[in-house]
Amino acid sequence: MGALPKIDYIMDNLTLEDIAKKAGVSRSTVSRVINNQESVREEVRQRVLRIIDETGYQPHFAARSLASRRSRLIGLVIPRGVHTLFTDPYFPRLIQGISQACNQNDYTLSLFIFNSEEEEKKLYPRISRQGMLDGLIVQAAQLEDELLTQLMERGASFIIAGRPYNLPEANFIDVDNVFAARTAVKHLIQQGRKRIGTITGPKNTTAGIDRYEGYQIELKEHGLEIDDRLVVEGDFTEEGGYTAGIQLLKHNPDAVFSASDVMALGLIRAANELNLKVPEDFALVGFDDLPPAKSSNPKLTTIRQPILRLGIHLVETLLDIIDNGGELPQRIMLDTELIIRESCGSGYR
Amino acid sequence: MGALPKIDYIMDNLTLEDIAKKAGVSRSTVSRVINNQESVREEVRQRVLRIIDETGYQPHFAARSLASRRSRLIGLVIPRGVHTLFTDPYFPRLIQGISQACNQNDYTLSLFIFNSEEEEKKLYPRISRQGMLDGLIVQAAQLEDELLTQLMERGASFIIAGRPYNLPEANFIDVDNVFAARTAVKHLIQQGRKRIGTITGPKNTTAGIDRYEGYQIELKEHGLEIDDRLVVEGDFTEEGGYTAGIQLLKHNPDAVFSASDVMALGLIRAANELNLKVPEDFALVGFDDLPPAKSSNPKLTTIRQPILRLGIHLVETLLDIIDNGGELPQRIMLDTELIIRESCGSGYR
DNA sequence: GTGAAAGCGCTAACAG
DNA sequence: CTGTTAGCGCTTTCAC
Repeated sequence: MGALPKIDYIMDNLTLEDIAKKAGVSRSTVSRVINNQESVREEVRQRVLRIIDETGYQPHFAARSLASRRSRLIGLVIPRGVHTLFTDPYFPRLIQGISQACNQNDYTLSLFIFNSEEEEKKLYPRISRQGMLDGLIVQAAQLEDELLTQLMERGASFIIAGRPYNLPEANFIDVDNVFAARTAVKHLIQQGRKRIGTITGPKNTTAGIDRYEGYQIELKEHGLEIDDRLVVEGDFTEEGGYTAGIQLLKHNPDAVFSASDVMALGLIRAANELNLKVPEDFALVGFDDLPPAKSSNPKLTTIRQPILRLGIHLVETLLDIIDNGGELPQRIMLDTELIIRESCGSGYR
Repeated sequence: MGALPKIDYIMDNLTLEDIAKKAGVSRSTVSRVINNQESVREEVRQRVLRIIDETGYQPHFAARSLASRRSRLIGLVIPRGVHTLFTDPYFPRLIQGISQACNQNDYTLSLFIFNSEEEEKKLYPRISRQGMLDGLIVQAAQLEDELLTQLMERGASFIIAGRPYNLPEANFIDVDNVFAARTAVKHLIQQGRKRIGTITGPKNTTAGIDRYEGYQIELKEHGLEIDDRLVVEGDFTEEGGYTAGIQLLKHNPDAVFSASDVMALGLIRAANELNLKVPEDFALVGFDDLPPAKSSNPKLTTIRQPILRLGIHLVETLLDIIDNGGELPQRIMLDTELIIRESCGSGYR
């Protein structure tokens, strides 16, 4: 009674040869059928397929990789310095997207998390090992990531999730953080807010830099000047948002743009302690629109990043790079969307 | 100036043969050196190692797997029905533990997320493919998981994260949920609470069942009777905790045991809306002790699960099963710890 | 459209 | 202690 394919377990460890014999054809023909090559008589193809189906034959992964020089395995690399891997809901979502796209394309995903410098050293040879991975997705981490430089030099097939710093020839996909931040800040300005502060991301990440830049540009655009006391650096954690919030709220902002929803939650906690109300005392716009955005009180107005799509896009672009060798660097920016809820004080849509 | 191993890029795609030639020995000898076999003269070993180091030679992954029948690849399988993969901080932490242990043991981790029934069908052959994975870690999901039965029948090397339902012969590691829940409830009783409610996990998971069972046992033990209106099923999400909380708080509990911290956060949000104070109006104990436990107001008293250790333990036990074929089933229970903070009203330790 | 044969790069007996 | 020799199971020319 299986929804899962039920197969004849007596016949296990089958090889191409076995299938060929059963079907009365040669190994090559079976191989052609498996690899969907045209040049096989339809009748033969059907016969072979039937036998494969009946026996539950699966080509041997290692043998196939060795002969074809393709593993259909890609790696997701999380460099050290990505400390929020275990607290930021961004990553599970990204992994989900990547995983889905891998499944779709018959690729398998391997995970390489560099928990320490030691592990990075140990793992680097592994990710660049012959015959193991067809390509890599590397999460952008801190500025001047040596890992990325090495991969470039090596001529590896890889793509970066997030804009890398100072690496014009590398492939990457990112959301347009500058534009997104501008949208957030513009919305606050449109609500009539004047003293707009920000909790930034870490200044040694491009996400932190770019969102801060968007904030600055938009304020200038509207002739508002930047009060440095209203700019506090966070680290993309709730705790960091709280700490930054305590700091920031001393200086009476009437609005805050938080570079992530999770930090916005920390800010709200800080506000509660200080008996400040959102959005009455200050309006708030976050960034991400992941589940936490809706479990705050008030619910967050925020910038929605298409993270799932980012994951899918990463895989598909990577596969393209693997297959067609990336001539010109792919530098792709995805759009974001302002989601209006309660925290900005402009009414629930 | 790289911290990463700098190697001679001119010499790429080296084979054993090349190294053998350079070292003036045979392929076998080089192979022996690589595989750390004793029977090589020390001088020769050094010479070979030097050349490997100079050239940056890496054995070809697929070739090695094919010949040795070992891939040093293990899979982490998240069955469908694990909907909280992207909201429950439990999973990132588990993955971190597993990943660390893999690195430690020179294994690589692959991720198989069954996002849908369709994907499960598609991926099942892949995880049971010849020559691909040496073993599997499967997250326990809903009761009567067909996937697990299939893997058992197949004689696959695998271990389950969490107690499976009704599968006496399977290997698994779990925390002792019954005992942990008893500890939580006992603590509430000791604070003098009498109307103790619970937000349970899903009743179709063993984690949900076992924690609920512990709750029941402990109440009975103390001669407190169970009021069904004070038992509400949650789904391990914040939103679910909120909904359950609204429901539960109608019936005036003076304490609540929440089967997860994230649900406890939802409960607190519900309480805030109803103008109830924790721990004044009701005391609260959660479960997990992951970052969210500290970012609530009040901070959560909770049961600490050793999730990182669980991950490491899973890998090490699996590797043992792979190497020594698991004769007798491994059924391992890990200890938990009560962490007292603010939400139970017994003072901050 | 199909088969024979030659590898892919490695491990693992088996000799010596 | 070391080299020779067979494969591991598949893909891929190259003939036919």
